[in-house]
Amino acid sequence: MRQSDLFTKTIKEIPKDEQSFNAQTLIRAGFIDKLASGIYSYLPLGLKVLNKIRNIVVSEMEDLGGQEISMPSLATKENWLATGRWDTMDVLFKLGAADKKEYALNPTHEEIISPLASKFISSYKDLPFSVFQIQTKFRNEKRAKAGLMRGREFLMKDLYSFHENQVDLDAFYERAILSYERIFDKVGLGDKTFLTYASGGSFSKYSHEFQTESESGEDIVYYCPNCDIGINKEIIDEQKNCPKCENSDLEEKKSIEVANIFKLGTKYSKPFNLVYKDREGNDKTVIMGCYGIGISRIMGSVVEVCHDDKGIIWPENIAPFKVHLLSLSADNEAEEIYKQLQEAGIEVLYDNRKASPGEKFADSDLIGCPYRLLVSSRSLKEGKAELKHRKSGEVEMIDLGGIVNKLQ
RNA sequence: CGGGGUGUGGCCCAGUUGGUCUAAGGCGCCUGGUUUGGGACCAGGAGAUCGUGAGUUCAAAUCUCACCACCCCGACCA
Repeated sequence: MRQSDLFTKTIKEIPKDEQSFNAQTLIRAGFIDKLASGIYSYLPLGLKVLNKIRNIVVSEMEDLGGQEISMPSLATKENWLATGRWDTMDVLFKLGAADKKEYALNPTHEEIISPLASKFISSYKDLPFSVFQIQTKFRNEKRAKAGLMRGREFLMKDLYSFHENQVDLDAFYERAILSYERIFDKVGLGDKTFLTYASGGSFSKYSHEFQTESESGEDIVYYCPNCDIGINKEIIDEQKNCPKCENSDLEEKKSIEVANIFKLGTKYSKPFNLVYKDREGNDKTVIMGCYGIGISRIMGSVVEVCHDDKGIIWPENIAPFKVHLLSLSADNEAEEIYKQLQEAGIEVLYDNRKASPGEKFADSDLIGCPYRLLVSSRSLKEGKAELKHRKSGEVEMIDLGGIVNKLQ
């Protein structure tokens, strides 16, 4: 994409109505725009990142056996009354409609998927199965905060699994954990993200979270370096040692909850009479699990974790573009390289603007593509272009003819 | 929801013991010119219900009251 065509521009000043690094930087670089507290637009660069995270998650969920669906954002009051959460869930957005009925904007989808699943589950032969969606959630937070980290509207992946019995759920749950670990590796948070024991609420003793270590996080986790797992502060009173190795020498870390998985048991299958006939012809209640990942929160977390004082350092898998091509008084040559890269299918943002070198460098660092390819009158004297790695700062000169090969 | 802070062109801000404020500056934007390896320079130009509404006053960005929005701390958080 030619940068001159890009709908957005970078801004030099830090927006004063944002305090968090992720929001300040994503707004400055033109990835997102704030409409109101906790409500953001995703602009071309931001949407590219979001979609890449989405695709990674979809691919892993499909490998896990999940089938993608899309459930409504609106729900009837009846769905939420059925579980009692119409009255108890205080983040539930409630609204009226022209038919005088009341509706909710779904903050999560157990109330939707459970009755939906009951339409297709009648026999043990229908189990197990799992479905997932990547969809906008609405939560009426009393206080939205920290940019993408806690919004009133945000993108989430939620997968729901359905099983005959606890053993089957447990096995699936373990596989889901492995899928999640692969997801965090792929989006570039693997080194900083660990499985964490957390409160299971009323369903089971513990649920699990994936926590990404960051000073900007809201959670406090006690981390076992031997096992690379953590214990959320909320349960440290009852679980003081590492659940795996019994180590009691745990490190306190601030971290961001990027995913949360639960063994729901029959909590939601019961109210919706989600049952199946077992081999003896008896009705049995379906056992459920649910598995959430904050897609937009991952985007914010990556910015919090992967940056320097000049801007974002996108992991290659989720960068808006692989290469940022800059031309300094070398427009003809840069144009030619741009076409070659395009034809080779290499994602490239081409800064063809009439701007000063300093401005182009600063914008390139801010936007944070993994590779900066610079063509200038200086580099052309040697018949080369300069390739700079955003993360390491390493610079290498490449023959003009070898650029595509190098970047493939 | 409790506490604290902030609100002035698209962005960052000065101005707030009421009075040539007919609102200054920087960024950005437009025109012309000079520049080109780390946010260049010169000249000209456009762009402002001073968050909103009442009120006090001869006079309000500035004082009073109410409300709204955003940020931060806390509470809350499937």
